[in-house]
Amino acid sequence: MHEVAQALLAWYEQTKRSLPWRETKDPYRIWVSEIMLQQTRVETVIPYYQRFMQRFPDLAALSVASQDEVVKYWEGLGYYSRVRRLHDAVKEVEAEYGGVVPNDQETFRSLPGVGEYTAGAVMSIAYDVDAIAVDGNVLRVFSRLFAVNKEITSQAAKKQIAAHVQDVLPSGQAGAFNQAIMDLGSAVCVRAKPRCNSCPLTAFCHAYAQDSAERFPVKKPKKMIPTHVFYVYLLQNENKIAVRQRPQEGLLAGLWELPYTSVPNKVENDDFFTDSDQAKATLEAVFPHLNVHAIDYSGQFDHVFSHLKWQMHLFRGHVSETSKSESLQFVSPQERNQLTFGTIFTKMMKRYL
DNA sequence: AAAACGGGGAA
DNA sequence: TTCCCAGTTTT
Repeated sequence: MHEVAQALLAWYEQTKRSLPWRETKDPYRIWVSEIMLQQTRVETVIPYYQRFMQRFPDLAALSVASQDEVVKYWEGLGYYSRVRRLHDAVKEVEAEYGGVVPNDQETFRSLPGVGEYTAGAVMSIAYDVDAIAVDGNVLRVFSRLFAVNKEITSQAAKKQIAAHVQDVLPSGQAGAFNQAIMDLGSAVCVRAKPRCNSCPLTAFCHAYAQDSAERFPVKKPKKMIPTHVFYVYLLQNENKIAVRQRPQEGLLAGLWELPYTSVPNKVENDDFFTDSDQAKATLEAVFPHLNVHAIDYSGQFDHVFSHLKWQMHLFRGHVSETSKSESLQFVSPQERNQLTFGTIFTKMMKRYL
């Protein structure tokens, strides 16, 4: 066994965290955990994972559930395409593989939402397949271990690191090895101020030898993201509020939202955003079937995505309908609770309803 | 190779 | 504020 693997596994044996998905060898449960953990922190995932497993304890239970309900159990986790693909993939396993998660890397990799990383992780952890699983943690740890100077998102860097991981991987213990690197990356070999004094790998670490762990991984400068400004409306009619469903494609696909309208890019001053007359005029233009009694400015809500920013100015008011609309519908509190909203809208409703 | 895709916790 | 996290898919 490679000396790095030996040191890592010894450290892992002593310090490994107890996590819900480490209590099982069930490929389904490990698979779900890996999907939830994509771009999401362990601490955030745990409560979602518990609830999800309580409701969908096995692959069969998830495969027969409605997509709406499955997405509801994902509300607030983000990256909703993850759960739709997982749902599709699980149904495919039921139909094509008799409900048994394939134990072959290539076959499993072909399922929706299963990329190179997830395939390696699930196969190694659930079935002890000798597969590497290179995620953000592994990239960081190994970029330091071998002082990789290439820009970390480049294909060349990933290829080089994958080769190193493959070289170090202990046969028969890939699952423990892969999880050990993740634990090391999240607890010791962290992005800023890595705790090298408590690292089991300093003897082998090229970055540590140069006292330059924080220089790795090498990243390129980031670019600005655009800001979109909107008026949002919390409109009440009797005890109901106006909501609408987003398109099935694109950002927050298929989720529900409060109606909102675009604010022109060029405005003279910030007061424009809080101007009830402007907002009311825009509302009546976009929804001519609404009789708007009055609306009041109720504050600014910002939401940052990875690639764009929303600046939303909320207006609350009472309206009545002169006719039905296709795009807009009024729902009771009970109906509203069944729907899945993006987090920014949930925050608005939580504050004012 | 770059962009799209959510949300939140840490520094 | 900024960063980026147990990534995948599409462009």
